[in-house]
Amino acid sequence: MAQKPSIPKGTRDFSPVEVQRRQYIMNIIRTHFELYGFMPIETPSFENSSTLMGKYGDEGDRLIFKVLNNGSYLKKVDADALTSKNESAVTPQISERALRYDLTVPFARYVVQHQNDIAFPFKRYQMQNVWRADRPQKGRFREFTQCDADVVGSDSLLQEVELIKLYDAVFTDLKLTGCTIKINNRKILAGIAEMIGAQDQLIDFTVALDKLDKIGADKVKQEMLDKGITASAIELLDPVFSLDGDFTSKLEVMKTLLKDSAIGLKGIEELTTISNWIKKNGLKTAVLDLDITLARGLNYYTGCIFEVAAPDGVQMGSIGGGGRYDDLTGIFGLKDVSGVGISFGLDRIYLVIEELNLFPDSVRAGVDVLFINFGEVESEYAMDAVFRFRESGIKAELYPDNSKMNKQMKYADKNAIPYVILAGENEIKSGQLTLKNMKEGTQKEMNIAAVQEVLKSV
RNA sequence: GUGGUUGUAGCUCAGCUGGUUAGAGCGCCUGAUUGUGGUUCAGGAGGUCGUCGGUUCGAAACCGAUCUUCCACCCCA
Repeated sequence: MAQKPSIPKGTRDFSPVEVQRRQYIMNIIRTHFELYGFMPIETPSFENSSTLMGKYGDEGDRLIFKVLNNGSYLKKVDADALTSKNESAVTPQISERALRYDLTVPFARYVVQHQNDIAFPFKRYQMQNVWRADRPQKGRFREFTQCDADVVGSDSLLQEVELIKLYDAVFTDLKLTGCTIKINNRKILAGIAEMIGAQDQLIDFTVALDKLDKIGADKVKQEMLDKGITASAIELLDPVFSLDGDFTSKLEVMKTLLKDSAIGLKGIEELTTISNWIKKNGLKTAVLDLDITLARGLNYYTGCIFEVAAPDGVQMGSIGGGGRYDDLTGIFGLKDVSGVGISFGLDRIYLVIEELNLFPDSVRAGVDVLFINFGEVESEYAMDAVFRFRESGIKAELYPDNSKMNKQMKYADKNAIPYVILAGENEIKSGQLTLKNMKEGTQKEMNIAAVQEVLKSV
């Protein structure tokens, strides 16, 4: 080992059990996506920079991985920009492509490009990797997987209702009970900003408000003051800071507060409609909660916004998020197409399930049964059974070499193979198999049909 | 991007204010055990101390740079 190999910061290898568990989660998500009528698409790992840049705010632009041009990429660069180390001028000249930052913007690009082939409303799901040049932390990686479901071409609030039900269905199926689906509406935020005369500072205002449960009301007020929002305006916000109670009563308070804001009332109305639908249909294990401080940074959202918090007691950022964007395709030239979607953060969901020990035992790599190799003649006898087992869907293999029994048994043990079959001289004579249960340590000689019965239920 | 933190055997970590040949547990390999793993016992292999440079008679230890880990900001799944 001359030099230890390594992988880039914020990336990971996935070993067999981890891949198996990731697939377990993805299969559940995919099943529900399809139950709800979403159809799969895939888009390229990298896009033209112009497609991605400017869609996620300044912060987002900084976190986009740029792909260096091929060939003599320095030839065309403006010499002055280069010598003065002006990165923002040089970057577009040496990089015309960038790695996907999320799945929503590429999807908007896809919709515009394929608009003539799409029957609207179009429901698509997509489970692919995205990349962010962020500094890694717990649950934060530079390469991670998002599982998105979006609908474009429908203004109906029924879509929001469906997406909330979809979150609930998936988390229930994953045994991840007690997740909180936080909901808010950008129109309400806009209404509040309007009410306090800070419409022009909507972003600053929401970013500060978003930190309420983290840094407290006093610090939030201070941050708003620093951003130039007046003290008298901030005073009007007191009912927001002290908002409490259930969904409906919170809505009532906000309704009174926003009585003079048309856009604010529109937001209230939307949330009321959604809340009534959810009340009617119920949620299995998740809780829907109105969180007026929920802002979400992605600035293309215009209506409802969602964020999913892991069950209480688990330290983890949001495990899902989404919202409605009335005009995302507009920047690519397709007007008046509203979209709404949600995202599942596979990697964070994995970490939460792992922490809570909720992966079923049945999720494991490797075969159900291993045949011990006793030699050439015995191998022929064993392989006959191996092929028969595989035909009936039982994962089986014969240890490839006639190694010591000790080594073969250890192999089964290490790989958590639940059953081992001994088929040697004795068994060939009787035409039977000896089936050993590795967990119990018990074994029994029986015929092949009986063995098959036992193994089918593994 | 800002501030802090971490790196010693495959893994988890000891290693004193700088001083011979760098340790432990677990894992791994071999044997006790040629039809029985997870227990036990005996033996064994495995380390340019993240990397590069500096200070010193002497560096795993001190200094600098760099990479990496984790954490807090920022932002987010």
